[in-house]
Amino acid sequence: MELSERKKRILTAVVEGYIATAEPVGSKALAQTIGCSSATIRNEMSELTAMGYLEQPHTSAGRVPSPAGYRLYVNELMEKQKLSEAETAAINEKLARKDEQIEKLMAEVGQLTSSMTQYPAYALTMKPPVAVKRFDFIYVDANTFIVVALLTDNTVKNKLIHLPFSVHQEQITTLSSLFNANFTGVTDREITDSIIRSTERAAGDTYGLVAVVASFTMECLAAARTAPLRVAGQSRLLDQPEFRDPDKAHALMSFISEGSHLMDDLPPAGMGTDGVRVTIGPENMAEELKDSSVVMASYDAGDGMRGYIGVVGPTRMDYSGVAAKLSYIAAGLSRMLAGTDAPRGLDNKLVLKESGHYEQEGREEE
Amino acid sequence: MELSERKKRILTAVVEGYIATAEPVGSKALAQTIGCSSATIRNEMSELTAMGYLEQPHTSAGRVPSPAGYRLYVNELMEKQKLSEAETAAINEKLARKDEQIEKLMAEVGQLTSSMTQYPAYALTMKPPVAVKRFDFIYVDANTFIVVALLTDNTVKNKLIHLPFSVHQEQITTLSSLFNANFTGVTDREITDSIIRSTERAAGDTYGLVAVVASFTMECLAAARTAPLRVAGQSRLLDQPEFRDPDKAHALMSFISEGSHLMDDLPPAGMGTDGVRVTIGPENMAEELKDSSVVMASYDAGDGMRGYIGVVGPTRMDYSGVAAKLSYIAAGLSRMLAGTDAPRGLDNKLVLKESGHYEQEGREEE
DNA sequence: AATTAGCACTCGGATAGAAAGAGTGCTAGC
DNA sequence: GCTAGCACTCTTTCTATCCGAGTGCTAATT
Repeated sequence: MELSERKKRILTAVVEGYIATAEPVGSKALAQTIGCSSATIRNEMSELTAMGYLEQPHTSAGRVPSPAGYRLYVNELMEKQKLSEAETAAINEKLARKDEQIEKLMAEVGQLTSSMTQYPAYALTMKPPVAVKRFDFIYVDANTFIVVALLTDNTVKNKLIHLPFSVHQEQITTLSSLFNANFTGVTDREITDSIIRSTERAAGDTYGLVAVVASFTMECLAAARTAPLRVAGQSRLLDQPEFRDPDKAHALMSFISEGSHLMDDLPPAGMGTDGVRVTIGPENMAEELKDSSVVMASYDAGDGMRGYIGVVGPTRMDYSGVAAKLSYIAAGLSRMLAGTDAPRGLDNKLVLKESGHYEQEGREEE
Repeated sequence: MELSERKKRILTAVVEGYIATAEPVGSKALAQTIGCSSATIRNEMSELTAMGYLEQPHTSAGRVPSPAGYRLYVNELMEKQKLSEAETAAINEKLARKDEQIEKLMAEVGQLTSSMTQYPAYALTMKPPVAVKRFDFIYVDANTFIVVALLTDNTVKNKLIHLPFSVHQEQITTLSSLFNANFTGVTDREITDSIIRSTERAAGDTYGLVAVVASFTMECLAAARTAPLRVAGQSRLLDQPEFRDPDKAHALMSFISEGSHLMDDLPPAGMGTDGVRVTIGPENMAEELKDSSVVMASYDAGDGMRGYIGVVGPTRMDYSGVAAKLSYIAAGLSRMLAGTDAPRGLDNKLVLKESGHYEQEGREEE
């Protein structure tokens, strides 16, 4: 059922009022804003309550949005908020350094997101399965060599291997060609014991050298797949009135820093390729998040990787502002990381301001 | 001035009572424990108060230890606590996996420390300046090569370099010998512009290749020196009654997660080579820590590196238990990391239990 | 001289009751 | 269909009071 225009305005006002003050919103306060008397508002509000969009903490308090109310607000009512000059400038400046390691970059993106939104933030990158493109073995001395593996995602892993016995340069070279023949182009799941054993036979390896290098390889591949999750600004949770109760805060904070659980909720629910997804209170799978909301945005991290940034906060969250900021940061990251080389700087600033949309309108606008 | 035996017992009882209950300790409660009447205790307590070892939150509350009282307790009165079988077993099990990357190991040590002590914990490793031992350049294709640098601390760093122009295998080889000649054995501070420029001339490099690799080198060396600091279990702070006030908790938590500041306090104040250091309330330099205490232990991380683990908590902290646990974990780490190869497992368990000392009695007991 | 018992005093924390205030729902009139 | 008015509900806040734990002091006891 479609709501009347006035109901929409009232619902919007309640949501935004509650977001701003964290106090239930009464009819009197809205009378001027809406432009009719408080009694009318009361009638409308009681209908909205019956429809399930508003709730009353107790008989004589103002109204508070229900999860359904937030959902409606997010889906239809919310103003697509624009960022101020100052905000876009701050984000651009922070993102301006392309040459960081991806690890460090993620840590900084988490902090940036958290400081822009004033909520705890997380950032992670999901990588597709990778394989080794090529191996190189560097002979250091009779007891030492280095394995260097170039992965399909163009990262390089290495390991210094120290042996309790000596090897010749030639043995290393043999090993190198065997590994390049047998262990390239396969994902970690495809490395079986039988491959390892046959390689061992081919190398005439009696010392378990092959096994050591093979396990290093598998480690690399596994590590490259698992996303390192960064969490920043957890303690900002304590700024929110709903987490003045240390027990609540504690529960959510330790859930957040666990990290791994957060990820469980992420991939399944779809979101537009570059959109923003909002999960409100009970919509969250995890029990610990039933009273909280999660806003997340995804970005293209290049090389087929997809990255996610998000924030966690009370259901009474500034969805509009947060969504705008996340979207902008995500867009910036996409530009930065997906542009194969020589990124065009962060001139998507203009694009975003024109579209003024928290859902980035695809990247063909470049 | 030396305190009478009974005063010591009273002070000890007050400190331990307050640690246990977080409530001021009154004279009546101590009467049985000490074995004389409450009036006597009151007399003694008022003297201890005059001496500055105890404080009264208000006229008619029990006594609470002052920082000086804690200090005396830590220095002289504290029972050197032994760990239970279960605790040593838990620690040993966690530490049993030597083959982790040092990065991950540190993260886990932080979590272990935090979960054993129930306070937020941090872990870091201080490295001495390092240099590059040798460079290897791996030619991948006309536009790509990999630089591999073996550092003096036996870690290996690498970087994939993608060029907007093509190079020949031979150019890479030349580059390799130049770098091995000019950039090995020097710390990051010793790499000057003039060295870079002379290398550039020698290489006939017009594309800034040398500069790219040189800056990579400096990054590696700098990164190897700066200690990555890990913080774990921040939210446990909220378990402590003194941090029920979210504002206080927030202030301290964000200070802790900043991390960098924590380090400032560390190295100067000496501690026994393998000892435990306790810094109580106002003894801390940082303003944010004036109401908190820090207990830290250091360990030998091998290769001349020194590591630190520590916990942060209220001044009312279980110093004895925390010190014992930190010391045990630190000793375990020393064994594990400093033993050049084939660590002896964690059989120092026995040593520690025999000495029963929170300060590890040197390592010559091995 | 040290210890103990007794007692008056102090101060914070808990409890209960009253008052205030905000907001609702309903009814009647415009 | 909107608004004004009013009685009612329920929370929050304030205040006054009480209670008790603990102190400091004095006098008696060992």
